[in-house]
Amino acid sequence: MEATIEKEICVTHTKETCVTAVAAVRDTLYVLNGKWKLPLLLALADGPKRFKEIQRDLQEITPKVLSKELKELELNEFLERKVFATTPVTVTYELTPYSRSLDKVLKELREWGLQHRQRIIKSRKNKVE
Amino acid sequence: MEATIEKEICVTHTKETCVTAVAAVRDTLYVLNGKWKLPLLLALADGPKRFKEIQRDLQEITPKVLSKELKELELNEFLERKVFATTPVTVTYELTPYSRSLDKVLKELREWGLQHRQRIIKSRKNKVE
DNA sequence: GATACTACTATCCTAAAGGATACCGGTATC
DNA sequence: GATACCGGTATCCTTTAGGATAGTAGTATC
Repeated sequence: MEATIEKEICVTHTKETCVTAVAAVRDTLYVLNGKWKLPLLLALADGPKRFKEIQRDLQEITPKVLSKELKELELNEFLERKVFATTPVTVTYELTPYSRSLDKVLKELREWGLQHRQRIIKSRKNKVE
Repeated sequence: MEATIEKEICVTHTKETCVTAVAAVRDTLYVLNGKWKLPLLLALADGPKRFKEIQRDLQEITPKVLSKELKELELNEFLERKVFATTPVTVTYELTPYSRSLDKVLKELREWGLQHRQRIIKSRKNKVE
């Protein structure tokens, strides 16, 4: 073990950078966390949608939770809420270009996750045999 | 917006691959989730440690929670529990080589997190001014 | 005038994560 | 014989995420 995780994640070994690094990782985890963040980002990936429209797409989400999740995503600048003065008023939610900055992270998360699942399934098999 | 998140994360646009991709991302998030997973991995990064030793390093963790987290990390094959027949018995926890496969993921998470924090701080400043 | 749709908010409830505290069997030390 | 250390487990409690259900203001439709 030459390049330890600590080396990787903390870059240098001072306590301060370590704390910062852990906080940064946690920030990212936090932003993506919760049951609905990912499905919500995906639901909006094919263009702007209205509140009820999203609710119908995600089927099981309650309006309270949807409202909260949308607000969080908006605070993180992943989406923009637009109000149109139609009658009745129309509200749409639309992904920002910045939301695409997650692509690289999501790709890594997906690949590691796929690989990990395979590995764990394999290990369990070996133990049973 | 040419390469949407959907394209990035789902690779193809069929519903099945999308569901799999979301599940894979969520698997990874789940593995790293919780208050203590990261600090624990870091604590073990400089070599094997004993139960009480880890508890002292992390200071605020209770034995119950530490025990649970260690078991989860072991199930995910990030660490190995070794029992030595000394008197009294000695138990050590040690990172596996496989735990290093997280390095790349953690690096992405850290970098995105750092960048995001800067961005959000900046936006808030602009709004106040 | 009754019903329905939109974009939500409000209130209550449940389950799970995590913390506080106490304890356990075994050994070693004073 | 009392106290302390190790590696935990057991029990209770609090906080938080999220769900269930109901309701609201404004408009449109029958």
